[in-house]
Amino acid sequence: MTDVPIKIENIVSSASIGKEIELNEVSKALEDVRFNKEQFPGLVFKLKDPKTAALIFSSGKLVCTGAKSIKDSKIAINKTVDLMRTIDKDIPKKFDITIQNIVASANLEATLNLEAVAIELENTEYEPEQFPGLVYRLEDPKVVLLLFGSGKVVCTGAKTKDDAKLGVERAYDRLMQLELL
Amino acid sequence: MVDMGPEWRAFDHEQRDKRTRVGAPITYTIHDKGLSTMIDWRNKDIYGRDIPARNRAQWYRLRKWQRKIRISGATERNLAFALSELDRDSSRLGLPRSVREAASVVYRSAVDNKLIRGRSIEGVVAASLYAACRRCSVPRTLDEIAEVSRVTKKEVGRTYRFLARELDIKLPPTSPVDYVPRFSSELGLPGEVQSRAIEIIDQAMEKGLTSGRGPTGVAAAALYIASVLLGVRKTQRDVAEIAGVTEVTIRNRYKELTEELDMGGSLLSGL
DNA sequence: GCTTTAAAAAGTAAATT
DNA sequence: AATTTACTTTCAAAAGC
Repeated sequence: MTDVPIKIENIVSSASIGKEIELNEVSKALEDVRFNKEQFPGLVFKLKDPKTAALIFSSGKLVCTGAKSIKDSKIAINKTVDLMRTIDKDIPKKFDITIQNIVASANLEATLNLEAVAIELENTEYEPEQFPGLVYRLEDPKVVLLLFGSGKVVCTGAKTKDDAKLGVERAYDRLMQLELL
Repeated sequence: MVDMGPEWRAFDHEQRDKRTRVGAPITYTIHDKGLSTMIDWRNKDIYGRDIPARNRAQWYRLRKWQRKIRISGATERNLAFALSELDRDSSRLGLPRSVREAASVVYRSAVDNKLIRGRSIEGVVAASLYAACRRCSVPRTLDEIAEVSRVTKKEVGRTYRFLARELDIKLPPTSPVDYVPRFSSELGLPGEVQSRAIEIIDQAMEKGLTSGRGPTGVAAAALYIASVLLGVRKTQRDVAEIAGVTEVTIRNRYKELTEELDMGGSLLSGL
C-alpha cells in the first residue's frame, strides 16, 4: 500500500453528560454564546482554545466541531462541560466522547484529468458546472473523497484517522492501477 | 435499479448488457373513462340495500379494484400535469420536440419505477429535462432549468443525481463543445468561429485545462478567442452575457488558454 | 428534507478599493 | 484589476419541525 500523508482538518465529536440542562441558564453563564430556540434547538458556544464550536442541547448531549486533532476535540468537550458545571454541580466528570467524523486533506502530487477519472472510475459524480471536485465514494473504508484537478484530495466521513488515511491511499492505488495518475 | 438502455449509458464501459428490464412497458391509456358507477363505501348496493353477507367478499374485491382505478386515475392526472409542465419548460427554453420527448421518456421511466415518492412532479420533470438536454448534446445549465421551472437549482441537481443513479443513466460530464453552437448563434458569429472555438476546446481538454472548470466559462472564452482570431471580435461583456458567466471568468479562462496553448502571438496578429 | 457547526479543496461571483 | 468575502460539494451528530 502506497503511503500518502494526510492532514486532519476538522473533527466532529459528540458526548452526553447524562442529564438535562437548562439552556437559558447556560447562555447567561457563558461567553460567546448564541441561542435561538426557534431557529435551532441547540445552543452554539465558541471556545477559544482549542478553537472549536460546540452545540449544546437541553437533553445534555453536545456536539463539538472544528478541532484539528482527536485530543483537541476531547479537550474542547471537557472544557465546555467544565464550564457547564458552574451551573450544575452534579454533572459527572466521566462520560463517553464519540468521534463522529474526521475531515482530512492530502496531495497526490500529480494532476488529474477529472473527465477521464469520471469515466473510468466507479462510484463517482463529477459536475464541474456545480463544483470543481469529483466525488468518489469508497465502500471500504466507508468514506467520501473529493478529487481535484490539482491532485489535492479531501477525505470525509471517516471515524478514525487510520480510515481517513486508508481511504486516501486506496483511492491513490485505484487511480494508479487505472493509469489515471 | 432500472435500465433505460445503452443510449443512456454511452460511457458505461462495463456491464452494459444482460440486465433484464424490470416490469412491462406501461402505456398511459385512460382505462377508467366512462366508469360512472361507484362502489359504495358502506356495505350497501346502489339502491341502498344491505349486501348479503355471503357476497361481501366479492364486494370487498370490487372496492379494492375501484381503489386501484382511483389511484391510476390520479396517476394519469399527474402524468397529464407533468407533461404540460414539461411542455411549458421546454418551450421557454426553446427546445426541439425531440428533446422534450426524450425527457418524457425519462419522466415516465421514473413514474414506472415509483421514483416520484417524496419528490415534487415539477422537480422530477425539471431533472428529466436537464438529463435529456445533456443526452441530446444541447445542454442547459441547472440555472437555466431552474429559471423556467419552479424548482430551485439545488433541487434540480439533487433530483437529477437521484434519477441518474436509480435509472442507471450515466452521462459524461457536459462538454464545453456542446455549448458552442448555441452561444455562437446567439452572438451572431459565423460557422468558422464555431469550428475554431471547438478546436481550441479540444486542445484545452487534451492538456487538462478543463478539469474542474465550468463548461460554460470554457466555451465562452474559446468563442471569445476564436472571434478575435477570425477578426469578428465580440466584447467579453457580450460573450459573458450570452454564456451566463462574468467577464472575470472569461478573462481567467482566456489567460489560461492563451498561455497554455501559446496563442499569444496569434491573438496579437488577430488584433 | 431543513435548521446549526467546522474545515479543506478550486471555481465562480459579487462587493470594495 | 486586485482584495476580500462568500457560496458551491462532501460528512456526522444533536432535537424538532
